[in-house]
Amino acid sequence: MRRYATIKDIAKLVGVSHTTVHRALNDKPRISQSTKDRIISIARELNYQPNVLAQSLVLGRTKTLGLVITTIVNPLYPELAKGIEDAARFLGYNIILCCTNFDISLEKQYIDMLRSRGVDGIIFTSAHIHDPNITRLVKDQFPLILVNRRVYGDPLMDRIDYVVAENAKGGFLAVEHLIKMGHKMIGVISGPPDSSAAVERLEGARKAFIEYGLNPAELLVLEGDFLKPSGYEAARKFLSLRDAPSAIFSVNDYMALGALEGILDSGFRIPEDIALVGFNDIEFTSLKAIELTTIGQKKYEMGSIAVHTLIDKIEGRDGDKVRQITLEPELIVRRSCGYQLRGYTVPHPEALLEQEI
Amino acid sequence: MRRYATIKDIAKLVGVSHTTVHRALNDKPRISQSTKDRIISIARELNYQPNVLAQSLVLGRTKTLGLVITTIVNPLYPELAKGIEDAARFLGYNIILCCTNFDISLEKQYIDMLRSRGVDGIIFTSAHIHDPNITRLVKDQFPLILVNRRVYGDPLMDRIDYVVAENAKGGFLAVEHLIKMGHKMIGVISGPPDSSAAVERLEGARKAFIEYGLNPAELLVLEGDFLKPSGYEAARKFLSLRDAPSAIFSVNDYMALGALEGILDSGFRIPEDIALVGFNDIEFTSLKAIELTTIGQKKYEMGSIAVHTLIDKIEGRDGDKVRQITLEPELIVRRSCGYQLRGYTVPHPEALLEQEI
DNA sequence: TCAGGGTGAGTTAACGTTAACGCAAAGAGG
DNA sequence: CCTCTTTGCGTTAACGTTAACTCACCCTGA
Repeated sequence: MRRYATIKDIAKLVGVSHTTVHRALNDKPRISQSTKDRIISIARELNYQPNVLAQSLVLGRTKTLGLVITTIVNPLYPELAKGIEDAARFLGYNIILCCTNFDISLEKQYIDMLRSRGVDGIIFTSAHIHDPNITRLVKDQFPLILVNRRVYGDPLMDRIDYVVAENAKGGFLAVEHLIKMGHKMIGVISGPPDSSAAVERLEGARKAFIEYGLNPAELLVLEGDFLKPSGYEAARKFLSLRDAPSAIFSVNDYMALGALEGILDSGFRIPEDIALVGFNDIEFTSLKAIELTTIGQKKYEMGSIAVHTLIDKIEGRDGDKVRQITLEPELIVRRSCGYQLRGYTVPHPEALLEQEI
Repeated sequence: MRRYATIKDIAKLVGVSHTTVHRALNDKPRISQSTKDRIISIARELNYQPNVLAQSLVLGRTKTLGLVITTIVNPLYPELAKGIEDAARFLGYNIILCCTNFDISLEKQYIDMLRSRGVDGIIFTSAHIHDPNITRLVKDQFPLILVNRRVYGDPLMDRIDYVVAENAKGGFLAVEHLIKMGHKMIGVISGPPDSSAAVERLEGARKAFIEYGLNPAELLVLEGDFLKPSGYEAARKFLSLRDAPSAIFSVNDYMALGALEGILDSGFRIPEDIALVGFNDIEFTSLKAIELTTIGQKKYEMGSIAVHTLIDKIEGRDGDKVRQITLEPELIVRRSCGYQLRGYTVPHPEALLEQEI
């Protein structure tokens, strides 16, 4: 493989020192216009591209970010990743993709690898509520930002940047909506208890139960793992109960789509027999064939904000200011909750359906 | 940010030269066991991680691959990316994610960036049929592999590795299936004419038309861009024709889901009024609410094979052997084609639905 | 006893870039 | 005319690693 020309190659050709070439190509002072022109034209001829590795080594920065996610097959992450990738490119950064498959030891391996590769910062969408890996990084003052996740109980937790939706409110909105439509038996498909998103959404659901005078002990909860099959299993379990719920809230859409499958396989109709609400508003939930009522969050924006915030920190803007950003979730009413069966009128449906990115 | 300890730090602490540290940490000969033990224990204490940048600079390899895709929001790509990421991790490589948004000049920018970052090879899922960027790389003997795409008419085309499904056969199977169920007016939503996948699938569709004695001039074709909205638009256009087709074949599932939407919005039912067939078997097409008949290809495997093939080449196995791998597509019959309405029996439905990864 | 080889190191250069420093020549200012 | 500054370079070291080379010492065997 033919390698790129280096500044030394150019220097030899032009008959100057490599420093002079460096000055010419980087608009540094202390070089005459004529030498500069000669160098630039030769460089162009040779299709010179700076060796970013060497630059990184000497400058101590790589203009690269790590993106740590659980699994790219959950459609939430491509949508987030798009916001992240676009913003990173805009700011001149690259992304190294790391999928942990929910394995915290793999997460650690990835972190070690990213650090030894000298990435300037890491974006985590996979953080656990208690995450020793994150704690370690924060202690080392390594630039990072959490997306769609928070960390609790860590003595350093108020020093950790994050961008999240107000998950508790989202959970509240989802279950409030179901209660308002007359449901009293509601099943919640929750997520892994080490995920703040899962915990907070469930908490919001509980809060709605209490606020509307229902007994939170009667809120049925089955734990899923954020993946589709677990939604399927949970739905089937709910529907095999003697006192089966009449509505199901899944704390993410991916499981909700599994639940949808499970409900149909159990011989029930949506929404006539069972109402279903999800969370995330992933793209396919809006399909006419699906029409899943869900909680929307601004995913593209979350990704974009995360990158901008992280890079501000990396490049020393904002100083030590901690940035903990919470975005508003919104209820997106579609067919699966059965609002149309109950004479429920959607307030400003257009406004609700519209989602800027 | 506290930086990692280097071999020189360790050398100073132990009182040896940095070369000795290198020998200790890399199992090189010419070092005594006792020195080795001392060094290793100190290294562990300091949580030593080698600086991969420095290694890459001197070794001339980065153990990093570029992954160039059009847009991660097309669900085909996360499924491919999973196969790629898993295989890369297994082989000790990392992935830099690049989304070109179908922009060939952005593709070029990404390539330049990847090369100046010293990636060892690039995986393209975004190659155009005539792609000067690819030609350039091949001329430079830069390791690359195309996935789900081929390049034509390039004098170097038989030197370019690729992994694809036999797209023409897939297109043939899709349309043959529709013809067998009695459809004579078939609309095809094709893709960008600079994508080999789109061209070959359309070609396969034409071949089926001819082989079954239909007039290929009567095959209705509308060009989409592989994205959902274009599928929607195409379907609506088809259905507004005086001689509207009774079946639609979309050359990818993402557009097919748009078409599904368009068909329903036009007031038609699937499959009673319109049969629909897609291509790719992306995860959500199997949902009970969708049940899209489609052409399956082994996406995870494609990604995995691509990585193994590319790395074989990078690491000098296989020598100069060109690897052009074609996988079998398969017809996956589901509800949307209306087979159940026509008394069509699916041969070995279990075998068809099962897909190993 | 001494050549030959193995052992356990250290020294040095290299990868390609950036940057601190040095230095001669030209120009400016009194 | 002499000093002082500016201009236009070159030299050198550094980033952290790998690897080629060197070298002293000890052991072996004839």
